[in-house]
Amino acid sequence: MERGNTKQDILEAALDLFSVQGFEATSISQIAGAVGIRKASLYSHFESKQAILDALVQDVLVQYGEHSIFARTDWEKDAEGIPVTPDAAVQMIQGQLRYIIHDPYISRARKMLVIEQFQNPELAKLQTKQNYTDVMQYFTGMMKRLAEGGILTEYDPQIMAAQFCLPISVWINVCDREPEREKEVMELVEKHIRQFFRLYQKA
Amino acid sequence: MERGNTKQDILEAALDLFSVQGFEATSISQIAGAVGIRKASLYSHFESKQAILDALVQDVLVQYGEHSIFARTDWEKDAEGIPVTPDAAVQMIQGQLRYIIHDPYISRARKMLVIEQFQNPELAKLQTKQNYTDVMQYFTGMMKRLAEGGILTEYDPQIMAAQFCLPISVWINVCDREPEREKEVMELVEKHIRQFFRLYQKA
DNA sequence: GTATAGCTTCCTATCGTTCGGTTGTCAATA
DNA sequence: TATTGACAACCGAACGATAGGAAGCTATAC
Repeated sequence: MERGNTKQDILEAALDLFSVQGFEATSISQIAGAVGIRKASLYSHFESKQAILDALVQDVLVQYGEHSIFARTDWEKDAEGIPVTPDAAVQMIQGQLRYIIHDPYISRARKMLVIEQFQNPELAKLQTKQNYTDVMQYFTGMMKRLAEGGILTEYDPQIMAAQFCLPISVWINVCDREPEREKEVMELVEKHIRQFFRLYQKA
Repeated sequence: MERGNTKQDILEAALDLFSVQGFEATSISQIAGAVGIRKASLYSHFESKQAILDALVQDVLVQYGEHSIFARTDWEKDAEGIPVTPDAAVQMIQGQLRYIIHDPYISRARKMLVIEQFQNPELAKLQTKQNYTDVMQYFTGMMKRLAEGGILTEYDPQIMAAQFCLPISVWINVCDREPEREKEVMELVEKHIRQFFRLYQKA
């Protein structure tokens, strides 16, 4: 037989299915089928269906903490990473956007959280943290530094961050639902960033 | 016995359950139980579980078309409705927000669409139309008029609309997940609108 | 030779759905 | 006015299918 990564395969298959159908609508036979084993064999690796979801959520949490720039970046220490021109900002955001939209793990995890967010207060908090709180913190820090550096005018940095990143957040959702709109969205993102810089530029 | 609105009761109970658990996770016994009848009696009113969802989606569509200001308002004809001062804008948006967040029908319909959006391309389109396209159109029109009227500086009105309404859109989702954050969100909305007007105000 | 990870088989609960039958209401008929 | 029949709403019981899961067997690998 020679497997050895079956447990990981199960998690990947489960994420794949949960992110489209949701947890309840997905059967363990389906998951087992996707992995290539019988459903009873699944119980060699997980003690229940719920345990698969729990492991998945745990995994999302760990992966997120380790890899998301929003959870990691500290602008105080990484000042030279800040985009100080509109061109740099467009490049940086569009790059991150393409990654966030297309990375199979990130995009599936995001969709799963969207579907399951009302099931469980814990999932709701996680969803808010990943897609709102941390992102807002990240960009609030960036806006603060841009204002301190004299690049942008000093307004409330939290509101600046909201106006900068929350439209992009909605556009990600649009792409998740209708991938064919990605090009249109990317153009809007560019226009948005340039207009944002022009607006907040020091007079 | 004296009923007569059972069909409507079923739709309401179904929306109530679908908006939290989703379609697949909700059983017809549950729906019947919430209405106060046996599950077999449900089939006197709907021929299948799917038919309940279909009727619900149809109902959402109709209700939306009839009552949503985003689907109805034409700024060309209703020019005096436009908020021309920050105070008026704050008042208008906060009022609409409170309504959209708390109306039991609207909020449940919104949550159901969020949960089911990846199941069905039709639902995805409906979700995008209601919560993105129509809203953007509404505010793009408003921005155009505000620029024509000399209230705001002439920038790309579509981008202005995005920067104005899409953050609010995200804040609605935050309130859906964590209702206790409503007050915080309302304050952010006010700050956001005032800052937006200050920024785009004609110099 | 003991784990490990797969298998087959089987269990029970519940799913959506159908069926046959029992009410209560109401309009038409006698 | 009294009787009838159609009809809609509801019910209990049961359907086949499938769900999540348990038990025990087998083959491979260290």
